[in-house]
Amino acid sequence: MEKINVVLPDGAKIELDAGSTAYDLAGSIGPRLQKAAVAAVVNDNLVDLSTKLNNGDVATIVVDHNESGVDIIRHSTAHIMAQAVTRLYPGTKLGIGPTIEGGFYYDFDLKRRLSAEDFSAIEEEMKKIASDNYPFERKVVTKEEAKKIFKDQPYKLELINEIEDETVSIYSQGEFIDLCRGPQIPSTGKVKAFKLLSVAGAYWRGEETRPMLQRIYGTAFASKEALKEHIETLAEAERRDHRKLGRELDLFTIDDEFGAGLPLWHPKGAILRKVIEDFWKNEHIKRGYELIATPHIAKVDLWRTSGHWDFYRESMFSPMEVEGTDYVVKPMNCPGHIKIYKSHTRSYRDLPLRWAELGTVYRFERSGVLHGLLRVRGFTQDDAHIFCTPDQIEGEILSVIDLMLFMLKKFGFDKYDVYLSTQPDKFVGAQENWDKATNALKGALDRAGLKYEVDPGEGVFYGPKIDVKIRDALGRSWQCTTIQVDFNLPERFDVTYIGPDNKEHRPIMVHRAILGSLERFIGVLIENYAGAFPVWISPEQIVVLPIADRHNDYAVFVADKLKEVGARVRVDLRTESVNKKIRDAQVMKVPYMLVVGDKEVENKQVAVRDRSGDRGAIALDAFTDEFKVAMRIM
RNA sequence: GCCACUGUAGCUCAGCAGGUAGAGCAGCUCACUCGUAAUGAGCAGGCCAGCGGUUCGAAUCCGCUCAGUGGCUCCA
Repeated sequence: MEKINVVLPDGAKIELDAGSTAYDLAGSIGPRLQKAAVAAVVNDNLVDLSTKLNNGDVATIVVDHNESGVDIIRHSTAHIMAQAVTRLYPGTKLGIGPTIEGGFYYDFDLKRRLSAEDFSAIEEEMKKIASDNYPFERKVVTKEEAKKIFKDQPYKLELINEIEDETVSIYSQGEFIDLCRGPQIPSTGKVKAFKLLSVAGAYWRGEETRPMLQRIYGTAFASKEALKEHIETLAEAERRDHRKLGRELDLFTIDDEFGAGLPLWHPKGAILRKVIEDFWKNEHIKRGYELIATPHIAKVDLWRTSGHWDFYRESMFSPMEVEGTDYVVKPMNCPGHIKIYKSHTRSYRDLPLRWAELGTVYRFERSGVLHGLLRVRGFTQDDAHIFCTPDQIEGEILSVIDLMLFMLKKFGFDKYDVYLSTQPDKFVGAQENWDKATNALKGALDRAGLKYEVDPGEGVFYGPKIDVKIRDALGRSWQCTTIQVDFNLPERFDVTYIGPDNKEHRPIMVHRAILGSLERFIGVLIENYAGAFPVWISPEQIVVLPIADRHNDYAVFVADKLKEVGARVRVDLRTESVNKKIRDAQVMKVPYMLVVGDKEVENKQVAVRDRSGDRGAIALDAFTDEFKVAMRIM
């Protein structure tokens, strides 16, 4: 029999019978590998295990427990779900069914309004399909053939028409056929652990003008254990929901009558803001920023000049008329900063100017997008604008990145995804400046040693930008930091500086927000820490708990002493049991409880209970010192 | 804005198929003065999101509005 040689990723060669498949290759390496195999990479192409190998091919087996293997399982599970839905509800029109981070979805167009109550029936059908163990069979057909196959599937026909190749691949399992690039797992029986999660509307192809389909989200894993773990993570995310914790910890409310998307900060939430604001302001001043302040409303003409009235109006609140002149609530802080810049003639010697403001802006967000603190209509940006020369951009960006890394680290975030968005098709400003700015952004990212992903053409019309999404304790990512170069506003407002040549030059403006907005950042912070903030951030840092009334005076004395070193401390003077007071402080996630009774009064001690539990009595002075150290973590 | 679902006391939720509202926690009062996650008893608290309709009668059925939830689109 004729033989072929296949090269493994480590360079080793394996001899196989001619006509062997990737599946055979896995088997020849070992039965366990063959069992875990879901697909293969042959000469850098991800393919089915049924793919026939040729002499000299470089092949890697993709197994079910690594990321790309799980992805393939999820993709196949999406197909199985589509098959189940089609069986249960004949006439269903199929949209698309891709994998996403953590799972998959499939879009359907059907008469029945799907609800979570339908999930068990769909899951049962899926289990049946899995146990019938249909092989996934790949076929390459011409587009004409495909159109015949999918003649009753208008969405598939649309996709086929847009495919540029002459042929398309289709996959079938049992009676079900779907248009698909592949690869797929060998057979439906490989799917062992899946769960349908939610159902939602989604526009066909994500376009508002197209029909709305019904999307079922689900997830799948290689093993039941991994699925269980993932479901635990989802439950943990629910427990950490900042909307729930915000209420429980008495931080903020969003009141129906007051207005949607307009959070009201309670005393504990407001002190949390103050801690962040103070830290933020101090750090900015240290780093050469100056603080400025601008009002919440301005004449509508200002926004005509800035261009927002033309391009951003749908996000702005309607104007209000004052003595015959229209004013609007600001959706951005930039024009105010520019006006301050223009209050003097500026010299090149003044640049760079770094002006920071915790500026509260209001944007009209469509009702359906509001979400707790993460998406609101009134929010405080930790904004700053840097006016500089083109040559200064790279250095300025670098210092912004440095500040960002510093601040995020202080707040406990050390994982982020960085995106560089480059020049879009429609843009303003000189090509030369775009190139210069884009290179400056790249240069700064490289010098900061940050890995980043380029989003080609995704920049704003007025300049390239860097976006940073932070990852929280559960691995979810949130857009916070944004650094945007702007060639547009300096032009529109005719912003200039006098250069060494005694001529007017156009400065470049950098918009940047590190935390993004206080609201969103606090929302993320709450979820990241599950409400159990580090000492320096905690709204209440210490609660003193007298055991009986006769200890009240000493408890107040302890609290006063701690206030002297800047502690946010409260005395629980209620006539409740110690257990009750401890429980209440614990529920509020207060980092330190100091229990004081006869012994402590006598010895000038406090019995410390922190998040690790009861630590016994120590001298008040010793605790004060410890507290000061804990505060220094910031 | 779009699709689906939801809206009962401050919070978490009962209230089945229409007959005029209930629990726990929180709050208040009283007693207890307590050593590391809820002391006990009592009291008070709701135009059942709002408006309109069907009905002898609506928290319950229908419509609209508002708000929330999960997504889509859009974004800090």
